[in-house]
Amino acid sequence: MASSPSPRRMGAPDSKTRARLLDAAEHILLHQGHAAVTSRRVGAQAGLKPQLVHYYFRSMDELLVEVFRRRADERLARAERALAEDCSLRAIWVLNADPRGAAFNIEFVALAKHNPVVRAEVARYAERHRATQLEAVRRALEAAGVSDDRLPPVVALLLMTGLTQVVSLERTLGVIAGHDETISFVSDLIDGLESSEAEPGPGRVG
Amino acid sequence: MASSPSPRRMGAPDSKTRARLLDAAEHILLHQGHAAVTSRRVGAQAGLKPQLVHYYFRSMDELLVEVFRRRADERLARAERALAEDCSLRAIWVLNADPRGAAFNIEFVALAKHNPVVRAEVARYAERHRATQLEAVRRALEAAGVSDDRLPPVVALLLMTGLTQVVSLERTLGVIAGHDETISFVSDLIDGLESSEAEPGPGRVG
DNA sequence: GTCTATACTTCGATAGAC
DNA sequence: GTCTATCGAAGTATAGAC
Repeated sequence: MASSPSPRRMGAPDSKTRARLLDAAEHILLHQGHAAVTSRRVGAQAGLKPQLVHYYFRSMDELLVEVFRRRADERLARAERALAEDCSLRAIWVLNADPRGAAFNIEFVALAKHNPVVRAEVARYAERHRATQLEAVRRALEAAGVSDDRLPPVVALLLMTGLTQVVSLERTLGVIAGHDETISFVSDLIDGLESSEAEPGPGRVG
Repeated sequence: MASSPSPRRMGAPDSKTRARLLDAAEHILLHQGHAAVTSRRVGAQAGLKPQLVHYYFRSMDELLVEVFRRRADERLARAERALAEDCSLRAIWVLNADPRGAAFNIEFVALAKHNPVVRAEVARYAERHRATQLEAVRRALEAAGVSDDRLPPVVALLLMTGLTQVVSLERTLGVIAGHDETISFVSDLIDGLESSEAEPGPGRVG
């Protein structure tokens, strides 16, 4: 069964060419913005004919969603792996401070605002990422002996996320005033919390 | 002297029509994103012929920069006025938590990443806005008796800015988990700092 | 799986009449 | 100050040969 709902032919999802097109689209997205991701430019970047874009993707929207999904899944998996073996505040902080993906996020959030398909995908990813990190923060604060009254996990996480995002965002504009001072202050704060408390921290601190 | 460096005619900067075009461009920017700001659509939105866009603006880039500048100057002036008469932490917090302009910022930051002219303008505005707020935070913390060692003004400001930005940003995606709790926590923290004026209370940040 | 060829739309921008 | 007319480039997408 499963008669074709789409009248057009489509390339296999595991195709080598398809991956090249995704790479090319991602490259253009990061270097020229999402508005520059056109079939012609993607084709040129990949060294292929632009028509192949339409052979592997139903539309440009679908191409963009696939670009997002591929990298987002990868990053989510990496975060889950990292936090599974070390869910200290420092590990979470390092994960958030990782600048890779900041440019990526800006493009896709801007795109998501006006594109329902992309928005659904970005929201889904954001929620899973948040849940993963929140559980790690909760355990890290518990281990450090910080009660929920003093600092609820979700507050700590949103402050961390907000800070690292605004810093990344301003860096792309060339605005860096106060960044280093703030980053080291928070970093020291985290070290202070985790070095002084009950749990025998196996990892290095300081 | 001053022979025309541009071969083309240009409309007056104080023209009523020019203002209508700026309004139309801003409307499209907010509702459909910066990629949708084309001369044809702006003309249609304003109820005018698209060619008028080129009569009043040298290029679409110039139109976008003018859209930004107009609103940014307005917001900057409002912030300076508000903080001149009340530079309490609460006033700064309210100013940051104002959701108006969040969508505006996302579009222009995304645009600035790949457009040098827009980037220069956005960076200039961001730096002035930062300086204005930083001075207010410095005085507010001093008045509240919080020493620079405990909480440097720039750290407080970046944390506040980051938090409000990430909350606004996630709201546009429909992700709101933990927002209310975090907002009230920080809000209470601010109230606590400013009600116990100049007495180093037990409320330690972090 | 990749190609040529093409239909159709929209884009920024300009020239010149009124 | 606004109009008609128009150019060339670039956009998405499809059909059909190889």
